[in-house]
Amino acid sequence: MTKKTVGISDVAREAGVSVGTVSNSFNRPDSVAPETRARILAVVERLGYVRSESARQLRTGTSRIVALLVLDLANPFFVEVANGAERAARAAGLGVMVCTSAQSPSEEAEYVGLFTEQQVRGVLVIPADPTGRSLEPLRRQGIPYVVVDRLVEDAEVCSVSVDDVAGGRLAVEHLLAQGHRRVAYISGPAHLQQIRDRRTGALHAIAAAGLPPHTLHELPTAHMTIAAGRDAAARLLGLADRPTAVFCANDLLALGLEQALYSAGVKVPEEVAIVGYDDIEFASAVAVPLTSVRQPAAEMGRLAAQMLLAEAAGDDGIDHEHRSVVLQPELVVRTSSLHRVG
Amino acid sequence: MTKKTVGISDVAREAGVSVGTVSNSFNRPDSVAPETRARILAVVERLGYVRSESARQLRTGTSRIVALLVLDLANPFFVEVANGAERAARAAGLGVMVCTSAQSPSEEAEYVGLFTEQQVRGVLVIPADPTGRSLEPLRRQGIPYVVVDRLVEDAEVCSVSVDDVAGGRLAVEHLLAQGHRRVAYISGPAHLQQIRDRRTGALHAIAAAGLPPHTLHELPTAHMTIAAGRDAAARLLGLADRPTAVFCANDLLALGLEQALYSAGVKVPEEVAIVGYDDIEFASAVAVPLTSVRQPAAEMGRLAAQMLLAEAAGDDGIDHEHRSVVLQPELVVRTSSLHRVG
DNA sequence: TTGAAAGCGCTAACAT
DNA sequence: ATGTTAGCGCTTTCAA
Repeated sequence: MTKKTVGISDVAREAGVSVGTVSNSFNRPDSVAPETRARILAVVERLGYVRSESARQLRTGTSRIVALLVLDLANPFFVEVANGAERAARAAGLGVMVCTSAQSPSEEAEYVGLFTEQQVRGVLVIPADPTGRSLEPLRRQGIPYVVVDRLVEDAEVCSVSVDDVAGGRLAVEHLLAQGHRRVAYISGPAHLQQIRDRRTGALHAIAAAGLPPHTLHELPTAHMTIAAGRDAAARLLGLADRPTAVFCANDLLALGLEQALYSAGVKVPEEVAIVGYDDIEFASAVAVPLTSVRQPAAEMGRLAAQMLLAEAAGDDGIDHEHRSVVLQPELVVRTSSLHRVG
Repeated sequence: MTKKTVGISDVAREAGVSVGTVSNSFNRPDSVAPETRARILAVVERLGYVRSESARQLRTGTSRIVALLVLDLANPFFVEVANGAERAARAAGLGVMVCTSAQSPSEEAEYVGLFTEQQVRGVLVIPADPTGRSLEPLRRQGIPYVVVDRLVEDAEVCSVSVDDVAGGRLAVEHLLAQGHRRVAYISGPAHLQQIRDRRTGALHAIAAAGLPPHTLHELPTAHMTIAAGRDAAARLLGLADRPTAVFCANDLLALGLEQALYSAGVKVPEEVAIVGYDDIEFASAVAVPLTSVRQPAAEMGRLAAQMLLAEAAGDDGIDHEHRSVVLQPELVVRTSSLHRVG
């Protein structure tokens, strides 16, 4: 237990070769004679030798892990993004470090500090800081990063996002097609681009239908959680000219809303129709399954990881062309919005 | 951009001191004169110097990150465990690497290999491999680890778990107290200790009530997911002497069950009462909120992290006494089981 | 195909 | 309080 850790030189000595040969047998197997290699591997096995990643990294200057910084693992949407990214990274032989910023710019900055010290191979980040300032250190250190779930026009950065304007339009178009003429938008923090874009999309749909903007009644929330959805339900029910349909900025809100309406004896979709956003698994697992705007979350994670790896592969990031990929959302219609009105 | 990375010697030169002093100003601030330190820090700032963690680690032999290997982030229960662990580790200034084994022993083994190469400070693991063999390399490398959510009798390892026998008993006691005399147990893979323990607890409750063992009718599932819960519902409804109450091995199953029953027009809790397990947030967010056995998930993660850090602190793990902490579950009664029968 | 040797950037022991 | 210096374990020329 207290035995000194076995290093490459121990293996070399036992196998009767030089350390360089041992190293080669790992990193350039072709350049070492098969029987030599076999002998070395046997010794490795016998001694239980494990490469020191820190030594390799110090020598080569780059680590074998990529970091993924998400806002909140409590939202299954981000879990799905993480899964997609993790699979892609592991397929490339890299480890993934999943971290949570809890939507806090300071936490984000702290993690970015950690990542630079670790000299991670790259970072996938769903930004918590709208200014993007907390990502500066990455650029300074030359650590490639890809922004996920947010469109970045900046030509210096790759990003993968989903067209939220289209998503908002899809949701409200559907509601209007069902005959609704008063639609609530249970939104979230206004500083989130996603929230603004979805509203924009909603308004587009309304304009396209020749309806006035005030057809949409926004009910902002601070947190986009189930609890916030319940709160919003109370506000909705207190409204004078109560909307007959609700577009929620995510499924957590929608789930909270649906539950509160049920408790209040308000029928979904007969009295109030609901459309959520993200299409998390739980959205389809409730008594009245939720219509939702599906985002290709896993695909987004996968793509982001691939773009990151491509960028990291280019030495010094030279000749790398930054791209912004925008994926399209899709409306998944279920019971919660299936009721014609008017 | 292509500028050579700035190292500690650059800082030393610019500040007109030696590298040792720069190092000290970071690691033993008290041993360097305040004004010297200030000057150094200014240079650090100006040059944008970032410590190389790999160099530190190579020198000191230990990294500043702990790994957390869970079965599946898609289950909010594990997310909660992860959150508790992450908070505790970060409070101690350590980074956390969250990874998913997808219940696969081979994935688990692969990650363990990664962790040994990284020489992480320690590992928190919810084991996927019931034999525990895939954790062997950790022991060989002297990397401390704590087993989470599974009781390990082995005196060589710390573990934090929840008393599943008590949980099963709690659930079924409650159901029996409501008057139920035919109870189904929608379980999971029999190789999971948790599944067996919860059944044992259920049978204890039944025996204590003076009822025969066949009062409990087990419906096994392969995956413990929402979809599996729906499937189980179909089997339940096909049963000759249909149980009036169901104990589910987790909330995902319970949610799927409840939805399928609703679709089939079977009233919960009037016709079938349901008790779930884990008390994930979604359990309380459905129309008919789920009674569930609450596990102190975050607490488990927090405790495990603390035990890990304690073990890692003891040099060479010498004089460290391994402990197995068993936490107690708690029944949270909600609507899904609130109906007296018989 | 293999060996010898020079560092990668840092910490810590020791010297001043 | 500060400077000097020897490695940590590995990869990678360069020679043989």
